Amino acid sequence: MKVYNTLTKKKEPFVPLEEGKVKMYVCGPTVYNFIHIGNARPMIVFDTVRRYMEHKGYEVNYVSNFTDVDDKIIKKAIEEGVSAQEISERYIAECKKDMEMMNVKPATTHPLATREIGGMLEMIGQLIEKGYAYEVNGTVYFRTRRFADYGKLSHKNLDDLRSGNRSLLVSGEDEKEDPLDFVLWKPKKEGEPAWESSWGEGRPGWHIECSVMSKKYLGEQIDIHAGGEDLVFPHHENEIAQSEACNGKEFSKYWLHNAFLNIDNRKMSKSLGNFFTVREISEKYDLQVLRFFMLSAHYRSPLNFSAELMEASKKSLDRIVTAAENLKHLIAGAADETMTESELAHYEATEEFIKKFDEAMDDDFNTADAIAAVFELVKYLNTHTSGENTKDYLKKCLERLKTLCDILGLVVEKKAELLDADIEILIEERQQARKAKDFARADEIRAELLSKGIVLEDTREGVKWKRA
RNA sequence: GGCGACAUAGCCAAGUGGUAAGGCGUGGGUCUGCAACACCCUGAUCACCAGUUCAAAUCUGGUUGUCGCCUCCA
Repeated sequence: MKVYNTLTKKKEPFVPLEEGKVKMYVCGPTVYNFIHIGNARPMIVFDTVRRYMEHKGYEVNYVSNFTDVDDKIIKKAIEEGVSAQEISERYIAECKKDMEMMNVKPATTHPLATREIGGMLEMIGQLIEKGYAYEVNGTVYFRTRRFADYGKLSHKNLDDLRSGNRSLLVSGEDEKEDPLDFVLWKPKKEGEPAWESSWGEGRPGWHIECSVMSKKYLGEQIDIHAGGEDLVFPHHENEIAQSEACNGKEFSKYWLHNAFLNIDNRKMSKSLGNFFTVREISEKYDLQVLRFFMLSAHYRSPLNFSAELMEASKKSLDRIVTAAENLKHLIAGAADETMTESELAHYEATEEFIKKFDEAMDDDFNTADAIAAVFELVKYLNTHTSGENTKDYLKKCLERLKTLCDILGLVVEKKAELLDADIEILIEERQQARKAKDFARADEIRAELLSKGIVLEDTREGVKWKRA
C-alpha cells in the first residue's frame, strides 16, 4: 500500500509503527453550527481510508476530535444567549447524525477539547520548561525560532514567511518575540469559558488540543495524521512543533491531506453565499449520494460541487444499487442448489475486478479508479446472472459486490421495507389488469403508485418495486 | 510580494514513457403491452509552443489559463 505523504511530497510504502496496527488521528470540526459539505470531505475520505485499512486486516485506532472551545462557538453562544457548552453539545449531536447518514463510522475515540484541559496545561508547562514557550501578560506563546524543523511540513522557511507576509510584521502584536510565534494559552475575557492555570485564568489556543489528544489516545508517535489541506499551515505545522519539541520524537510518520471542495469552482464561503450544510443536502438526497460524489474524485484533487454533479452521482450510484437489488430479487426466486461448474468459472472471473479495485486503493486510495472497478463488476454481474442461476452462485455474486461497496462505505442494500396492505392490493390488481390486457387500468395504477413514491418494474421474474 | 497545485471527450474523472479506464449525458438498436431496469453500438490524440526519446497525455523548458496556501477555515 502506498500513501502520499505531505511531509516528503512523495508516495511512500505504508509501514505501520506496530505490525498489524494503525494509529490514526483526523482533525475534526469546530462545532458552532451544522457541518458543511466541506467538512464532510475529510470525514468521508478518511473514513474510507480507515475502512480499507481494516479490510486489509489492520486494527485501526481512529481518533477524531471535536473542537468545543473556540471564538466562533463563544460568539454563537452570545448571539443565542446560551452557554458555549450548550452550543457545542448541540452541534456535536447534530454532527454525529450527519456522520451516521453519510455512513461514516464513529471514531474509536472522539475526544473533546474541554475535557482535556489538564493535559494541555501539562504540555504547555513542559514546553515552557524546555524553553520552547514563554508567557507574557497571561498569554503563553510557542517560540517558533527555537524549533529548528519549523516549516518542514508546509515546506516553508521562516524567512520566507517573515518577508512574504508584511501584515504579520505590522500586526502590532508587540508582546510576541517573533511574529510567527503562536498562542498556546490565552487569558480569559469577560463572559468567556475559562480554566485555572499557573498563568492565570484562560483557555487553550487552537493548536495545542490536537497535540495533547493525539498523545493521550494514541501515544507520542502515530502512523497517520490527516485533515484538510488548509490545515497544513499553520495548524499541523504547529502541532508538529508542539509535539516534537515536547516529546523529542517524530510526531506522525505520514501526513495525509484532502483537497478542498469548491462550489461552482469557487471556494465555499459565507460571503459568496455558496454555502451548503450536510443537513441541507440530506433534505434532497440520500447522503450515500454525497458520499459517492466525494469518492468519485481522488482525495488530493480539488472537487467541484454542483446540483448537476449531484444528479449525475445519484444516477451513477443507482446503477450499483439496482444491480444489487436485481441480485436480491433473483436470489429470492432461485433454485437452492450449489454453484455449477460454469457458474464457478464466472464467479472466479470476477476476481479480476477485485484485483483492480485493490490495486487502485493500494495506490494512495484512488477511489475514482476503485469505483470504475465496481462498475465493471456491476456490468459483469448484470450480464452473467439470471433467473436460471443457482442461489449459491447469486448469493456469492451479491456478497462480492457488497464487499467492495462496504469498503467505500456505500450502502447498496436497502433495508427491507414492508408495503402497506393497500399498496400490495393495488400491485395485485394491476397484475390482474395486465393479464386481462387492460393496460389502461394497469398504467393508471402504476401512475397512482408513482405519485406515492413507489416505482414498479416488470421483470421476467415478476414485479419489482422500489421507492423513488 | 512569497510558496504551491492543476489543465484529459458535452459534463465528471482515472491513467505519469509504449499508441487513451469508468460513470453521467447524447444518438441508434435489442428486450418490454408500454415504461423502467438491463444489454449492444455511438465519442477525445490529452491547454499551447519547443525540446529529450525508437516511442510522451505521461519527462524537461517556456507560454497561457484556473485555483489554493501565506489570516479563522475541512
